[in-house]
Amino acid sequence: MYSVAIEDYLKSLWKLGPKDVGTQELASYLEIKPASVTKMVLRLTEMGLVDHTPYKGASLTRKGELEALSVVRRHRLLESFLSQTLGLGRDQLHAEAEKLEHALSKNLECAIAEYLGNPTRDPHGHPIPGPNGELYNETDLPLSDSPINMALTVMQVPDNDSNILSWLENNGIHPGIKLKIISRDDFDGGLNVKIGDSKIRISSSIASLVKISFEE
Amino acid sequence: MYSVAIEDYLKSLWKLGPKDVGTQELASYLEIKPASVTKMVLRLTEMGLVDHTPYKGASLTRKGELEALSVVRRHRLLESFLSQTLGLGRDQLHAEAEKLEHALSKNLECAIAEYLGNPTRDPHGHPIPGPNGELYNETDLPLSDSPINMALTVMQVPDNDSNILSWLENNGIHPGIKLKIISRDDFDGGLNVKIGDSKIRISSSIASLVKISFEE
DNA sequence: ACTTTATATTAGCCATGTCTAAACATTATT
DNA sequence: AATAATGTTTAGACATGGCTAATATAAAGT
Repeated sequence: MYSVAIEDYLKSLWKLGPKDVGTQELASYLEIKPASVTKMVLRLTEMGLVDHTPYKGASLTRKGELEALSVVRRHRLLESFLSQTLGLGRDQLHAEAEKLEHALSKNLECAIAEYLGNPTRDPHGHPIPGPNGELYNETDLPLSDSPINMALTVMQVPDNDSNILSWLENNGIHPGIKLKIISRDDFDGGLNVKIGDSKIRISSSIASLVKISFEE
Repeated sequence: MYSVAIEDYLKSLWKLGPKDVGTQELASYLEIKPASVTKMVLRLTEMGLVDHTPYKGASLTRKGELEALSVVRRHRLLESFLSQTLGLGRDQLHAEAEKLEHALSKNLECAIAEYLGNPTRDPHGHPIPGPNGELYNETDLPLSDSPINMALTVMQVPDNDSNILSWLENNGIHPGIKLKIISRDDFDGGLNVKIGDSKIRISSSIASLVKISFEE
């Protein structure tokens, strides 16, 4: 069993990867100081969880990746479970799962997965890794890069920023919803989007966090 | 927010209290060495959570008691929630709740309490403290001390020993069940008990962990 | 009262995981 | 190519929460 701190490092490296992640980038993501990161990265390297090239960056070994995927699985199963049972809003799920994920036994993980019918997506549409780290649903594309005037289905919204999530929710954007890009502002990449009968504008920074597919 | 270690100390003192708890007793309950306990008890005293008389023992202050009750509330709500949603066996609940209780936010605690209809007992029949530390259901009596030949209702079974729990479960003893003491062995305090149509023998050590009421 | 025994405490060590300040590499600028 | 700016690492401090070994106290037996 790895510590909470270690699980957080691995999960962060997974989210920021698979490229080499710099000390500063990791530090600001984890909200700790770079010097602390360097120290921990050395320990993780020692443990065979991370490959580290001094002054260049760190990335997960296969062993570290599997551990990260296990944390992500627990996180996303918990989000699904809390959403389904308690009906928590999509904007509250992340913070709760963030704490519980480190305290979830294998047993409970299995029981929850079974209860939910072994889902492959969480309430934000993010893929839930399988019990052995398998990943599916990797083909969704950022809304920001999608073609104009095609029927698109929203597949994923971000999970970690409850402000953005509330905004999206208030504008009717969540997994499963259908929309169409009317036009793209050449200057700033903002999108004019049609959802049902209403038209809204989505900034490019938000559009890059929403993922869609062409199917269905 | 108190650390996991501190929450465990407070909860243990609550369970072993309200008497002054000796260093050794607390140490063996927490499965750590007495010297470590002394050190931590000093810190807890410093924080105003515990009263400590050197060479005598430690007990919770009101502040410490409220914090302990909060941990116990989270624990028992979690047991209830996991039992209700996932149908976990009574013998698995304790270990899972033991880990999750430290990661449960106030928000989630409220959501779970609401979901469950603000229960006052967990699946073992133990009272669930209210959100401000209120305790009810304090009138149940140990089966070991109960009178012979009266209709008794089992109200509480222990939560922390899955062997005992399985044994009780296999013999049909759980909260809500009705039984009658046929006779008490004067020598070792063992009980001959009638449950429905069957008769079983319950050792005095186990009988002291089962609580009953005369009602209903 | 004195000594043994059981229990508590102190002193000091260690790992974990954070921090600040200082030294060191790398990259970009002139 | 030399220097400035940026990013990284090292060195050393600190809090937390364990440990062992040595010491102190209280309780019990003689």
